Amino acid sequence: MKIGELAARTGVTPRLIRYYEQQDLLEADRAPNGYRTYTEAHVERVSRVAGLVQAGIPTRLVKVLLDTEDAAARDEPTCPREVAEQLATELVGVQARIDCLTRSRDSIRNFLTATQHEVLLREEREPATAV
Amino acid sequence: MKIGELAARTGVTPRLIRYYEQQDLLEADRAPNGYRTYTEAHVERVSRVAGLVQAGIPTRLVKVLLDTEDAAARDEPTCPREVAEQLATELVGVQARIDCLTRSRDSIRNFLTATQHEVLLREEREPATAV
DNA sequence: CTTGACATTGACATCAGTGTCAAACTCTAG
DNA sequence: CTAGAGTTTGACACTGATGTCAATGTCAAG
Repeated sequence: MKIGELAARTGVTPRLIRYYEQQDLLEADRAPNGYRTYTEAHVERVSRVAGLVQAGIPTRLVKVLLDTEDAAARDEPTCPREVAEQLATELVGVQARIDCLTRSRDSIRNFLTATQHEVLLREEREPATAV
Repeated sequence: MKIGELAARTGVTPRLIRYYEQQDLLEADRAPNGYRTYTEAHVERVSRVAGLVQAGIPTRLVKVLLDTEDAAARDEPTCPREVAEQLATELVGVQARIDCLTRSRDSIRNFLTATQHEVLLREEREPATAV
């Protein structure tokens, strides 16, 4: 598929897809005419990248994270102690973010519940309730 | 306490503390000499703000989130349907971030485990292992 | 009183993430 | 062949979060 379709399916603008590629977070084959071509796998990849970036992970780190996943997926035990330590450090940061966000999430939930708006909480699971 | 001490205790630079105040995420009393003065409560507050901002929540939203918590803490049922809906929407976004980060966290953990570096995972719980 | 550490405000600078626009190319449909 | 939609690269611009610097004020210690 071409970039337009990928954009449509991921909700990420073509502009950003190219940007992510430029940041080495993505690779794309080229059709003979020069157009970027993508596979199904890219849909997942792009969503993932966008999600992490949105979650405040700088692209530099996103790369490390995804590279880690890729390596794991390919069963590569390529992991010098040094890299492992860096990952462990990142892990702490990621966990801190999760904790912080989790607290906020719970606050919102509690608040909504306390103000008799539990109804709205259903939208969490069922995305499209006639928006 | 003054801004320098607050900065030291939260690990957030004075520059940013002032910035957050400017963004209405913080309030500070002023000493007769004009210096900002803070209480213990501010330590928590600043850490929280910094954490959320770091987690990719724009300051504008951080304000909404913390205001919500404050309102809840003071038992104010000030919650017009409209606001509740906005919160519910934010909730979805926050949850998405949590999910995305959680996946990355698990990936890192699994990878470290798979490469015999479980040892490093302890650092998650015991922060200071002689850094 | 002087010095040095810390505060204040405000301006300027930087970096990352995005939007937007332009000029040129490709392809499909009519 | 032509028109229109989608693509390419590249440039410029903006916003948000931060760093840094400058000029000035406050205060505690010597």
